[in-house]
Amino acid sequence: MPELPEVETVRRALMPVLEGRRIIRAVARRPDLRFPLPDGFGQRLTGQRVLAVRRRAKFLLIELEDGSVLISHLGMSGSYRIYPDPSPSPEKHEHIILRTDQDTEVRYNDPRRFGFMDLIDGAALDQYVMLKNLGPEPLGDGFNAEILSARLKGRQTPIKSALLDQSVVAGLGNIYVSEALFRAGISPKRTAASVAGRRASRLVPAIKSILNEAIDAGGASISDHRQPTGELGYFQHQFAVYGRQGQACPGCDCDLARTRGIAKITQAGRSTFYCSRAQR
DNA sequence: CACACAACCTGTCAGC
DNA sequence: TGCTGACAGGTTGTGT
Repeated sequence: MPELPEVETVRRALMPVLEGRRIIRAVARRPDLRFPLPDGFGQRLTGQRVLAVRRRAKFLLIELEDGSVLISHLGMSGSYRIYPDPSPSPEKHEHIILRTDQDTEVRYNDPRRFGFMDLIDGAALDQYVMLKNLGPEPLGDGFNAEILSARLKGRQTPIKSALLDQSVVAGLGNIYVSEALFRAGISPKRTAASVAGRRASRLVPAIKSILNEAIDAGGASISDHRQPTGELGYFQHQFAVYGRQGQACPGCDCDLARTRGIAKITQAGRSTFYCSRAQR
């Protein structure tokens, strides 16, 4: 689930629960996620007031009153749940529990443990290894056709792979790359270099609109993923190509008896979905 | 430098 | 019903 729209949905759900609140107890129920948790993780969080819940690309940044920042990445299977008091006993994969001074619990659940958390000095945030090479925020003013073109120029990798590269643009994942390329009418097989220029000016608004619509829908709930409030995200119902191999793409007059409809291919080890007729 | 691929770990689902 | 293998939203590290 967690690409930019899903992380943004999480941020918006956590904001009213955490901002301005004090963490009265923080517990790590295991010593590691993808990486070991920092020393004294629970103690360093306990007693601190949360100043803000921010997002950079797919990273949640929870700013604390002592100037440190809790960095949280959801990996493939991470999710947050909010429990009002009294909260039930923790489930198997609820690894991190934050209890606030309103007796609300915020729990991080991550079966695969590809996600991670870290606690660092806010002054060092820009140099943090996982953040320092990120490209522009796709929804920011700094992301436009000129910027994207410059980053695609000369690259022979397929545009699909280039858009997954977080140093090109930060926040897209496997689902929204396929969706954005479909909306822009661009083949995922095309080289990144060949998209620089005119095609990039079609791609940028496609990326922005897809992401905005997904955020408005509360993200996409793939399989068992939910918003922290427990609600399902609805954007999955609006996928044009992702997971729809063999079907006709929206607005396409393909005769499925004669064509194979939406194709599923593998690029750089990841699934790509596209329509060879609507995308060139 | 640019790119492809394996690895990290667990759950789910299709097929037998 | 149970087993096996393939596959899944991401990112890093290694090898070519």
